[in-house]
Amino acid sequence: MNSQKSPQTVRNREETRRRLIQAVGALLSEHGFTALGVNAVARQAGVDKVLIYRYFGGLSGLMAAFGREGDFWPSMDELAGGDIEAFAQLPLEEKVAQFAYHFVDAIQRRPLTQEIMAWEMVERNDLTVELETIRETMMLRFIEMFFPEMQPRIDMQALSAIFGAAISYLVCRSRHIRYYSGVDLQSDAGWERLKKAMELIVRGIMAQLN
Amino acid sequence: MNSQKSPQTVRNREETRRRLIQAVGALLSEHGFTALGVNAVARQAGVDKVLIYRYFGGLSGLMAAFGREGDFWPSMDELAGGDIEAFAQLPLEEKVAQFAYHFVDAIQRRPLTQEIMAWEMVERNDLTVELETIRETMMLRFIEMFFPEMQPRIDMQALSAIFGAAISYLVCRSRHIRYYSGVDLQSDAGWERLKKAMELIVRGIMAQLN
DNA sequence: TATTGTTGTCACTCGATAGTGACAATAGAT
DNA sequence: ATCTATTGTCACTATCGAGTGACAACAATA
Repeated sequence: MNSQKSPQTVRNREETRRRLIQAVGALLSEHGFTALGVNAVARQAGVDKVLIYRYFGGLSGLMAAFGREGDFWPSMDELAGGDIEAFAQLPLEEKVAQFAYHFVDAIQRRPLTQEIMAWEMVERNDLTVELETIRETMMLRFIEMFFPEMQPRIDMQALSAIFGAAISYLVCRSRHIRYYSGVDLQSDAGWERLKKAMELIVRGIMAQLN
Repeated sequence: MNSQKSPQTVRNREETRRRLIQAVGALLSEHGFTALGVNAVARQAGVDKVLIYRYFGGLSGLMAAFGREGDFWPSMDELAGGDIEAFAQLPLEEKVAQFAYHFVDAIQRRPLTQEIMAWEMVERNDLTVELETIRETMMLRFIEMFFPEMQPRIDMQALSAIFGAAISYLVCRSRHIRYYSGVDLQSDAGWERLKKAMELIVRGIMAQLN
């Protein structure tokens, strides 16, 4: 449960800072944000808690630092499936569907992000604000880059808000419940159903473009 | 901040139970579930905390009791817009759209439900389980009742999972952030955009039925 | 080697929490 | 009026959290 504090071999400010930042990530993914506190982080890092105040000005500053270092949001590249060039060539319908799929995978692959997204539901703090900012700019840039032609006719922002919200919610919920509206969120089969439904939606929207 | 404890005028077990249950609701909607504890609830109810143990066996039991009394999920009737008969007569497309709208309104009208939904993201307890159960049966019954004819051709469960998830997420998030994917979640205009997008989706799906 | 600023440890205060045992006040019966 | 079970109050323990001040260990200088 508690990591014994292997007393610092060397005295090194940077190393200690890193250990603290890393401890935040470890605690978050192992025990969730409710377990996050000055004492717990220090214990996990094997370091005295006073150093959190000295080096980061408190837990809040430490979380901000953690936020700056993390990889808890997919890049444009990842959302495009790895090859932006190729993605740009896809037909519109395919682009939207691929985007949704990659988004599902990206979130499912990041338990830490799921945890922070759960946190976002509860309060705002330096970490959630960081995630908010990254996400917001990323989403808008993505839309602007790949779906400019649709913008006047279709409200891509609202559409991707709905998709993003649905996916975020369902992935997050899948951590604690199994069935939502009769769909098994903890099985691949369930997610296949959801993907099929998303495809259906995308096809329907595209049909209205003509 | 703290409600002074107006010392019990009458000694009455039932009355005290009610005060405690009510205090849970008050605390939840005013300060969120993080503020919920034996001490806080007792203080809010103006009653000694030992009575929570005596009458409910602990906070968990009290929350279960609270869950049983609450009106934190819309009824079939409410989701149908008040008149189930009339709703059943609507064309398919209209039914789905109306359902989504009513769902948005129903959730927005229930801050307590929003709070519990946020809680659901974080942990399972007697209260969130209660809400889960109600929701799950309600959603399935609703689909079964009003969209039986679509079932084989279109996965209504998956579709309503997506709609329900998106709406739940966006309403919950609107409590702490303003913009999501460029949409203003705290303005009527923003929600109009979202409703329009949902309409678009519904129309597109229906078009594929023919 | 002696000095000085940095890095880290320790021990403490203060406040809040969950849970419990002893006791006082009261209602409803006899 | 008296007794008794119920209802409610109070005081207490034990535990945990954030935050702070004093001090020890150390590294890099002079």
